[in-house]
Amino acid sequence: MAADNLPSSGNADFEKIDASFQMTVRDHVHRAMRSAIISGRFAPGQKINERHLAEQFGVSTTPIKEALRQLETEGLVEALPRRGVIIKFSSSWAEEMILARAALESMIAHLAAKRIDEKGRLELQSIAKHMKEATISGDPDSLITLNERFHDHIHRSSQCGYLAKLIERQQFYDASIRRVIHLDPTERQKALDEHVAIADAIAAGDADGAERTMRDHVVRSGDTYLSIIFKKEGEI
Amino acid sequence: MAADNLPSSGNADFEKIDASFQMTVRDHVHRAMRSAIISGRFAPGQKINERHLAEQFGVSTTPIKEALRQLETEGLVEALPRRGVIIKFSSSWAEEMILARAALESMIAHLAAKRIDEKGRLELQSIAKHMKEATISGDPDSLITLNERFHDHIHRSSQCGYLAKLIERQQFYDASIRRVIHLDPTERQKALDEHVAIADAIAAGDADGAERTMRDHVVRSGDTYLSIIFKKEGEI
DNA sequence: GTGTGAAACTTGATATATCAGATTTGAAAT
DNA sequence: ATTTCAAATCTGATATATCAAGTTTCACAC
Repeated sequence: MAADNLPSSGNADFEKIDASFQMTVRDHVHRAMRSAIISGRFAPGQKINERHLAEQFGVSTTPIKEALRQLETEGLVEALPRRGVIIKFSSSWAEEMILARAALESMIAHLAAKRIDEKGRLELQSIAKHMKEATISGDPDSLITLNERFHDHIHRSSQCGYLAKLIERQQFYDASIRRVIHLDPTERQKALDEHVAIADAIAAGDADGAERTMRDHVVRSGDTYLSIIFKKEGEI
Repeated sequence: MAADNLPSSGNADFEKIDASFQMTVRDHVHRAMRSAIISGRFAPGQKINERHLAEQFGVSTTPIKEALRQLETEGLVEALPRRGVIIKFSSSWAEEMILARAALESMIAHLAAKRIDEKGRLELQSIAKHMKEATISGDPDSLITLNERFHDHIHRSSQCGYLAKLIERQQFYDASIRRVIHLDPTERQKALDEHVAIADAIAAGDADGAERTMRDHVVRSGDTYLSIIFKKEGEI
């Protein structure tokens, strides 16, 4: 309803527009290269030629160089001064990315348990409830979406911008692989149990419990991805 | 002109690049900018102009853009497509960098305790012994060097290349600040006790103990840095 | 066959030019 | 005074050119 307050200062609080809507060439190259690297389309140690890449993408070398700088900082390629960049990704690299994500995601879960408010608690439990339903019906697309919402919600509840951003960079698989995972009923059930345990711990304000369950979840599910992508078991 | 104090705002004036210096220009710019940002010579949210920066450094915009890409991936600046980059560093960002380092460094300590060999054990204890001596004599430069060797050694013992690299990017202070810290005898003693506890846990193969003591150490010493740099206490 | 080294070639690093989206400006309209 | 809107301007994004370090080639001497 129209409040009694002074005119202006509209009270329909909109979220900021996501500026990352707009696609730049360097972003496209960055994403494409990242995806290619983590799906193993480059051999570890393989040299990358800037001019060839630019030709393949049909662009100049400028955005290529920028994308390579991003990949370098992410740790997916290594730049040897005046010699070019080489691919720096293998199963052991992926294992460490899991560990990094486990460490960071459990830290953020710890903080979320401390900082979540009543509204957030309800929302979290609601997501968990929907997860139960989707697990039973077995809809993989729903599960993928819910899984994203679940972790995003925890990130927001922790009020940690930097950590959330850092975690995003520790993903070494993309949507297509996730779908495969969620097709397995056993895996679905495990993931659900873990998600419920995490949600309960966070909602109960049990920071240590949230930390522990989140860490176990990330490591275990990460190992599942590892074994599928690299056809072998990972270990902590 | 230039502000000497740490977390103030305003512009940072850089010396022109020494052309005879060998390192690549982008690397120089990256380091200089990183150092400028984490020592507060830019205000949070401040816009960065590529051309102005290029002029200050006396170089073209190409290496500037590359350095900015690196800073962006590190999370120290944010790039708004076609609008430029803004500084993304504040005390809260620094707090989160501590948490990230605590999470990662404790994970690596955990692994080091599991993977360290006899030679590594002896070397670790040797470093700890030297630390005791340097703490007593109170030589700050020695302590800084030893501190670096200590953590480096743990990183190597963990056999984790990716994690070690990731940790390096979570430092938000540089050598000059460290010196200040090590001048305080109380701080020196605390750091020593923690280092000894970490070394003992790792040498004993106590992974959980190593993890816990490392985490406590990083958080506590990080808070000390926070309080000095931002003149206020940090909290977990 | 092995080693040397200079020329030819490759390619990353840097500089400069061009393009296009974003912001500012200012005059006209209300 | 406020709004509108298009021209002027700024500036990031991209393309192209140039430079110099690194690599390869190959004739030549041993």
